[in-house]
Amino acid sequence: MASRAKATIFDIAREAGVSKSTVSLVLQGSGRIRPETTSKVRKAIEDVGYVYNRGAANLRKAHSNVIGMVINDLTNPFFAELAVGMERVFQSAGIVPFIANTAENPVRQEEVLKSLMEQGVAGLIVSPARGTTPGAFRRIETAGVPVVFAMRRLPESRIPVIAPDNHRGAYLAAAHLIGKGHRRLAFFGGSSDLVVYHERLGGFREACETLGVAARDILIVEGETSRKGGISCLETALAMAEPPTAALCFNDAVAFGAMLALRKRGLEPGADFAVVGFDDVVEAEHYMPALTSVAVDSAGLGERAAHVMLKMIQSRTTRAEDHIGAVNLVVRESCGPDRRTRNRPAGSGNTA
Amino acid sequence: MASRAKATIFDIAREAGVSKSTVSLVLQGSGRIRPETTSKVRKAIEDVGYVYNRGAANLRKAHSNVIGMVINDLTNPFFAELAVGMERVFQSAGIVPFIANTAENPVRQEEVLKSLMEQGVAGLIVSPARGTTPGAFRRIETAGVPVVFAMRRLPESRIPVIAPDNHRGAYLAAAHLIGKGHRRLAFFGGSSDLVVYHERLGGFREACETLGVAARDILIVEGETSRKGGISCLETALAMAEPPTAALCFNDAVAFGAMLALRKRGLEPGADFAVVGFDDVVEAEHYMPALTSVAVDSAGLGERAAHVMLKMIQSRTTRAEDHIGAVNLVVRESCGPDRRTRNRPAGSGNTA
DNA sequence: TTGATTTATTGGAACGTTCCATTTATAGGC
DNA sequence: GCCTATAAATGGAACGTTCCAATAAATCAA
Repeated sequence: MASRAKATIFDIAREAGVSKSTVSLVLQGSGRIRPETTSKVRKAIEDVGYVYNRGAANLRKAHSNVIGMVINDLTNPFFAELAVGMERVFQSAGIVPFIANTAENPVRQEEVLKSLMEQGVAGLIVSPARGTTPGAFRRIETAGVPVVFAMRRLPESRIPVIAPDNHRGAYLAAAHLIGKGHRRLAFFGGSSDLVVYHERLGGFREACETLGVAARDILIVEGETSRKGGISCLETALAMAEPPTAALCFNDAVAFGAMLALRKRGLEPGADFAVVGFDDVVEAEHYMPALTSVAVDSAGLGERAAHVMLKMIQSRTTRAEDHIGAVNLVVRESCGPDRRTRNRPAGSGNTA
Repeated sequence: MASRAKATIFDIAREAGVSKSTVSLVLQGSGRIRPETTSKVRKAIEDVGYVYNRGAANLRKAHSNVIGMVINDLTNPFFAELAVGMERVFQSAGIVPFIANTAENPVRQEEVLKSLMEQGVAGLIVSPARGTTPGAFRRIETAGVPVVFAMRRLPESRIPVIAPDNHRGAYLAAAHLIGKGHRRLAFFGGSSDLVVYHERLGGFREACETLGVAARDILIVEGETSRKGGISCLETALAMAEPPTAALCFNDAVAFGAMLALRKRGLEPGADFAVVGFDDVVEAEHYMPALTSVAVDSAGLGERAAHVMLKMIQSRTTRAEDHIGAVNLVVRESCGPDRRTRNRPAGSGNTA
């Protein structure tokens, strides 16, 4: 069915009547080979159906051209965008990145990382899974393989990070809500084992503080970072004695969930309860009502991460500067003004 | 910064006071090694920070444990699901699949395939990019590397295919619309260079024919398989003299686009114009109105594809049976009955 | 022509593993 | 104790490439 054994450069050499070294040179595009010899070899390569054995080559060369991309949740379009951005720049550098999914599972991540290392990757771009232990990258660091974190970071790690300005994004979003007259605010979704969570929550808190929303008028509801999580966050919030009138959600998925739950209760997102998302996935624009969200340009961050990686490989270093990407609030229809502040006396304990 | 040179089994051997062969045996989990020797070696492995060089190993073993997964559009959650399904089964087989994205670009696909082959993959699961030339997989076939197509197929290729029953899915969907009283039907989106397109369109046509919708009451609008495509399809359709009252869309993205365009015109999807999607992505359920769609169980198909691949590798064959996955129509809210058939005399040319 | 230069080509030794054929150690039977 | 059978450990060759040093061929200056 298939050709007996895999063809090697020796087979090509025999076919073309040259030495293996010459074939190797042709394969590497060395200019020192006579054009006619080159084409003779090229033809032989075609004829024998040769496929280059990069494993064997790397044995000598000691630096491969493969880069691993480890992503915690491929089904989240947000991360898929990140991957696409990276691919764009690697492609133009003649590198094929291999993507692997960890499904937010640290054990799986360990396997994936190990496998990638064994494959001899030149570098690793990682969006670490939730619950990644601090030591998970020690081996890789001591092996001298450059790593950059994308979107997420690990607490106290020296690995460079490419991420959006979560603090500022959350600040902008919360300020927007407060500007619309809301005085009882909630933060929905996410959990405290994620550094991002603290960053976003921090921005939210800072906005509340500087813009005069008292700490006791803030409701924090942790939850899954999915639609389901958003639904249950909203349920919890509305069950309170004095429920919030607006929520900043950890990400868009949570926001969609919250809006869904509002509808189920006969409330209109935007008019009856303001919702802001985070990430600004494509879907946000097309939702009903269109979701106000913090845009982070994930594809751009992906590109950035790829560039940083390329530079690290080139200068054979394992260190690089962090890069915090700009964010901006995209205002759409999901957050109108607080109704209640108009219809009834300001809630007890409200300041302004 | 990092340890000088990469550690090899020789370093481990020296450290543990055994021979390289013994180390190799331990690495492969051979039972013929005395337990205490094993643990001595294990310790040395830890100490020197060894990382296994799979490339070198494959040089001798001649069959790797890596499988490539080539996907045409990672940003489509549908394909991401497929990937996730595959990963599930490969994981339990101790295999780490590498995913690569072709972004629907045949040239890129060529590069990706080449790179994967050079890496010495044991097998390839591919959802071919649109416009893939028939010869694109010849090299791979002659190299004897097993390939299976997932979701999409190439015209006249002997490569096994794992795909949903597109014909039946489209038939069911069209029949549903006709059952609701619609007599002027459209098929939105997709283009004829995709085999899937013909399958779905075929099912649609067959339903129309057997259930009494005349060919002249059918409108086919080709278009991009995205929201944008859906929007323009709807525009075209409503610009007709006698516009359709319902549409089966090539996929859910197109359906979302169509619904969006309806809203923009002040029409209510479902009530004023019926829309059915295809693929049943998670989003379909949460849309407003919830989208009636043909569920194809992409994760399940991914699992199936992975199993077939595993079996092919195991039995060192390059052939396998096709597998057509069951589909079912999930009825939600996006297609009410045809209003017009009630409010005005049956349109000219309508049969029943 | 001849020797010096440059340009093309080549053989051999590595790279880090596996696997086979041996050797060495351990245990068993008498 | 000795011989045999089994278990444990080992050295060497191979896998397909690259790279260096060396050779062979072509070009040039005199």
